[in-house]
Amino acid sequence: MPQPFDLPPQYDPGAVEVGLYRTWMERGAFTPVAAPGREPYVIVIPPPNVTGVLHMGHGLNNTIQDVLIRFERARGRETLWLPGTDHAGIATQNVVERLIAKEGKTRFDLGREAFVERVWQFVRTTGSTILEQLKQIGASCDWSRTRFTLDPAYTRAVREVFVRLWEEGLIYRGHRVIHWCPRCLTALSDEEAEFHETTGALYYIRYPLTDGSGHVTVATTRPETLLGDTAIVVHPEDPRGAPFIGKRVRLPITGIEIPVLADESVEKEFGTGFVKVTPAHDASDFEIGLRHDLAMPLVMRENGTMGDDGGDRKGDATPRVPPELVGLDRFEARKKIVKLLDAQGLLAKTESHQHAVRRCYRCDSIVEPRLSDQWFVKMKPLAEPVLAAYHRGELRIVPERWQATFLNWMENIRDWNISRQLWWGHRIPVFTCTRCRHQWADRADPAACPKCGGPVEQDPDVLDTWFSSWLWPFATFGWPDDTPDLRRYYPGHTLVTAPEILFFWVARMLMAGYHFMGKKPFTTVYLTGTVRDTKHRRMSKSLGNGIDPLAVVRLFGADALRWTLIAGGSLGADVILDSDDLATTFAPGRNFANKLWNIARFIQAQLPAEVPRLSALDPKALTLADRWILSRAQSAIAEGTAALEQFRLDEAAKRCFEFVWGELADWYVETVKPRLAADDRVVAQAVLAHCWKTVLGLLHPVVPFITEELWQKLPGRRAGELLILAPWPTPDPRWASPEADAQFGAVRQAITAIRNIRAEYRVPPKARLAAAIRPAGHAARATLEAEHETILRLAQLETLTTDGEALEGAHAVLTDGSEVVVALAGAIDLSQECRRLSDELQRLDKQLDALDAKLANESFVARAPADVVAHERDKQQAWRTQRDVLAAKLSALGCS
RNA sequence: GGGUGGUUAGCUCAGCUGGUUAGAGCGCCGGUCUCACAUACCGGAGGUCACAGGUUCGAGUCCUGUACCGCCCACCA
Repeated sequence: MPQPFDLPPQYDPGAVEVGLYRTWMERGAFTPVAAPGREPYVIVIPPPNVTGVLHMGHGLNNTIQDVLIRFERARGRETLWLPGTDHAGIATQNVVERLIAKEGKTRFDLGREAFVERVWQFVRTTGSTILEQLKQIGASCDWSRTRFTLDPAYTRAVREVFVRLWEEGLIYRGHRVIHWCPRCLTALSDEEAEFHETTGALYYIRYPLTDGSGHVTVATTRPETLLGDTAIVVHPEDPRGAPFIGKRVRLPITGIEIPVLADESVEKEFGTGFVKVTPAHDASDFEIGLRHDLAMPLVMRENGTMGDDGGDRKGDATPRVPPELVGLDRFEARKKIVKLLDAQGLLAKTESHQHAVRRCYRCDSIVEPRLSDQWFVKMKPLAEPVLAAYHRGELRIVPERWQATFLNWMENIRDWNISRQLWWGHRIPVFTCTRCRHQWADRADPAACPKCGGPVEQDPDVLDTWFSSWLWPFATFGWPDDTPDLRRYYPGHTLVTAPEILFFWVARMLMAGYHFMGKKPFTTVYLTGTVRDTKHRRMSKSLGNGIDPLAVVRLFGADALRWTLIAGGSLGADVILDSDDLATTFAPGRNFANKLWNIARFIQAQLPAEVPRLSALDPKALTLADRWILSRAQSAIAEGTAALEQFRLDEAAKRCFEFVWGELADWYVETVKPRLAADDRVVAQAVLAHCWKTVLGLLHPVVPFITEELWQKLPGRRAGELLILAPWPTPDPRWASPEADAQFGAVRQAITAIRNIRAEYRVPPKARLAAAIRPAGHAARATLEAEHETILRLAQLETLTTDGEALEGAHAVLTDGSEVVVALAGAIDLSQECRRLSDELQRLDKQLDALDAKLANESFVARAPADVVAHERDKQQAWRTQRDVLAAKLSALGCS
């Protein structure tokens, strides 16, 4: 007897999510539990910036990780998803600098110590925000192991790594042109200075020859740097250059004399063939400067204003920046210089110019190349073991297309500038004796020089943030100590991250893993797509096109968010979301959750307190529909599991979706309703309960909240049982039944055909009709008769005969040749009926013609695999039968 | 400049090693508040799979080229 529904008809995620998450936490469901024979499965989170707030990129990336973790947890692995945050040197320092700017102060007003303390205060109060937000989307991280890259233990690891590299000779002081951010006042690595296509101007400037015989013209995008020019170069084989090589020209504005030299690096095709050389403010000019032993004067200060600022002057201390330009911002100076040049007739022309400009990845300022001294890591020795391992097949990157990009970067790896002129971060542990100039790296802060006992100074700079995050897979487990966690959870398994940090982070983690641990940090790198808006623009704060994942959680629930992200995009593909229409964008997830909720309401009402078990049933008691849905469940488990194993999360989600909605709800539940009210309802109950538990288990990784909630509401559930800890559904080959699939498929087809006729003839939904089916054979007859009741009810029939009764009405022919007639004596318009049937016949004929031609083709029959040919012949047979029956029907009706 | 991905229904996308009548969600059209669900149910329309060649018995699927869009890398100032 059906129970009254004790659930409302609409799912309210807000009412259950927080409580469920708390329950999982309290039960320690996220903490790995060792057991005999249990293999660990480890994911380390890409640590978000400690000042960060959750955006859709995090949402996507962390949902994927959570799906994988929950899947492997259910499969019995000892799963650990390790969370934490990154101190994010530049980003965090910027945030706090902006904060104190509101008080009218700069970090220099506070001083180093006070400023760092201020950042700590900020981090301590707001640093857990993003982790709390991850909880809201259901991330099942082991929060007891949360790490921060500035934790004392982690700091020890960073320092240990620096000192080891120093001892191995892999760290050196480089004197060269690096990328400098005049706003952040720090050096940047190559990766941190991002290219942006920009339309700028190409200025053609005349440099007068000192002998008065004319001038040479150079093209430049940065006229202000001419103050620091120390040569003009031209390609040695460029005929235009020959008359000038060896001569001298006068710098416009300052009148300083510089030589015209030959250098093979010049691209003859570009500009005028003559290139101005500013060795202190351009990386390639620096190389030229080295080759020709040129002076390298700095004519810009660290903050981007003009001014003599040292550099390598080769003993010539002549000021190069005229007084009227000193202190001027570089872009103001550019304008002024262009104006001056123009006034002096030295500006030949200006062209619009498309080129790539490097910008600071944190503040977007245009980066200024600048001669400077920085600490570098020699990367080649670190990259080689990774490349070797890659070629041994030890690493897997999905999607595979990223492998080429990865290899290209690794094979052409460049040394890594790791020093940053910041205050927030790991202080570089290099010490210098102010007396004897001895310099060394130290694991502890020394009180005095070990050589002469003199006073020591520590390098003022801090390390690049990535110099700490590249140790994440092992520093989080207590390295360099030999801890139980390190032994158990290193190496990890899957690393899920965005492709834009493939070089910043992933490649470097691999290098650190092999170098310091002797083995890879993870087995598979899963690179996610990018979340974009409908114009395919990356979602970003500055564009204002972002969607707040937490707003989605509030509006539609965490499961709706997760569903849309997982089912909406395939492996590594970009996910396009419409920020202007959240309701439509997240409707699939919300609707699906609601559907699950309502299926549960129904099932719950049908089940007794003691749920009958499938295994206790006599298999002979199963009906066709039972065998069919159990077969479909088996296939859903097998295919869903296989898809997850291959990281095809979307496929797994969609397959389960199809099973629960398209098969279980739309057909099985509808079929089984009368049986649930009958005396022998126990079989239907057992099948229903079995399928439902399967569904909840399969879907839990993607939509954990609602599945857990419904699982706990299932009758017969013991207190404290959690779906999150329940075993993954296992396929049972006994239930696989192609026969049941085909037979129930015929039943569905018959019902659909009748419904179709009803709709076409506008039969009122409540009208109960008579119908007759002339089955194509004995087997078909047996099947249709077995599900007689089902067809009757789902097609809204009064009577259904299968004994060849002749009815007047609308016709259909099923693919097996079975004939369906729906009695519509008065309502039938013969011409309409003829048209319907002949349209159908025409369609069939066309297909059959193509198939006939194919099978008449000797090379097809000779060359195609036998099973393909056999299959096509079967198809031909079936279509012919269907066609013949249809044609006979048409002529019987007297259609022309 | 070098790589690399995309172009399939109005929209967002599946379609894995070439072989059923190319699919889904949303949207659209028609009909239903049928006792789990109108965030639902039933029925339906809609695609010469960017274009041009080629390989093959057979191509949305493989190859070449073209066009457009995108991403990564790169010292043409």
